[in-house]
Amino acid sequence: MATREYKQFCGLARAMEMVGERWSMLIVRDLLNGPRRYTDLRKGLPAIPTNILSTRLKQLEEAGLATRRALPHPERAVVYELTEYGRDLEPALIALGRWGARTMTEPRPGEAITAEAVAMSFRTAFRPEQAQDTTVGFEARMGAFTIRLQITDGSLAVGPGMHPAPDLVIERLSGHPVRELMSGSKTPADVLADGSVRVEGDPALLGRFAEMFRF
Amino acid sequence: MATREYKQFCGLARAMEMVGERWSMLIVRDLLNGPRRYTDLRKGLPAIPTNILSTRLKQLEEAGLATRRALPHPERAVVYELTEYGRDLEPALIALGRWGARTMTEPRPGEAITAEAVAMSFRTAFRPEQAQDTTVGFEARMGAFTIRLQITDGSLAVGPGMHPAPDLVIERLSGHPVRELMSGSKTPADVLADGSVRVEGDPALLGRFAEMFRF
DNA sequence: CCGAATCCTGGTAGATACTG
DNA sequence: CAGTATCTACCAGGATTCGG
Repeated sequence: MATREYKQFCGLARAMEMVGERWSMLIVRDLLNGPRRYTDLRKGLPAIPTNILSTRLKQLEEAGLATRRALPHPERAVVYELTEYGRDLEPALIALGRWGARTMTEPRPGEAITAEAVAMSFRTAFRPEQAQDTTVGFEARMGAFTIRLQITDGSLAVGPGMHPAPDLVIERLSGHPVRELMSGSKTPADVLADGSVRVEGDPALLGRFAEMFRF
Repeated sequence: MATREYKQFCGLARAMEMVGERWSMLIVRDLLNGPRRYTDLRKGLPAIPTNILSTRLKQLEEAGLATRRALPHPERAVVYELTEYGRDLEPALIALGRWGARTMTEPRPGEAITAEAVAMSFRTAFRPEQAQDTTVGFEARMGAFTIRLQITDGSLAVGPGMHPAPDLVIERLSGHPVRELMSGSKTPADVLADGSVRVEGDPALLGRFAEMFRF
């Protein structure tokens, strides 16, 4: 395949040769949430041309970042899954995402908000030092989709979908309460008072949420 | 300029729109070492086409990552310099570089080793937790170029060029002793014994060096 | 010499249609 | 569902040229 090379002996150059092409890192981002099928990936990346998606998946497989696996019989589907090497990109993607989030106030016209992008934003906003020794589960219901957040002994697991046994359910009623909490533009008391959010569980946990997820 | 967009409300997508094009991150990497002129950048990126370099510099300027500045009179030169926003990319570049360095054993045929790439590799290999409260200066002479490393109270400053008052000078005589020290394939005693390195200063500091810089 | 702009070519991405 | 195929448009690579 001989992807274009930078002709430099440099770790950054090597990284960019492997995942520097358009869309590659976003595909890895989506796969960080677990194995995904081709059509799941298409859904999470509404603007990607299908030929580019298949090309990138082949390249990721070839580079050892992902594997392609056919599910056993009744499912009759193909799933793509990150290897450990691919998962090791997570810190770099978080660092990039955190940097990019600084100029991100409102969605631009035509921009999609995908579950995977939101999951990523929870990852980038997570403050491990605020979550020391904490174990708590959240379920964030944000209109079209729901995200599950589990913090176990201070380490975070995120994914799209419902939480099996949340300590707190955070349900968006109007506006963007979760984004406002995370950016610090509103306090937990604000969003509870103005009716933009409804919680199930101990409302005090919303304060812990705001401490642990902050840009 | 409307660089191609990913149409997703996601920090990572925003980051890739700003610095995801070919060569952009490597230019930022080189500018991390301080203001550089157009020709300095060309030297540090031997394979970059000149039109791409000027296009990228304009884009970086437009995106607010870098500034273009004409030096006052006698110099009659233009320098490019990162803004604070641009410098904030450093952690992300380090994370990417660290990931990319894992598959980097030997230079591939035709690959250049530039001073900026080596400076970057010291940044990625640096272990702040090993350098707590340490203040020490190194000068690494690696054949064609020399790198200055200053650790002050545990924080690292790197750059090409000589160190004004090094506590230890590490001079390469043969092979790749510094790379071997950092990868752990040789110990300080090894490289001192096999004659691949010569030091000026307290040889015990080579042990500290190997502790603080390790992949 | 420095700092580009220009031109041409070829490769990669985008859009959409189509298929096992 | 999971991709190919095809066509177009754009971007990168390489060489040359140009103005200060």
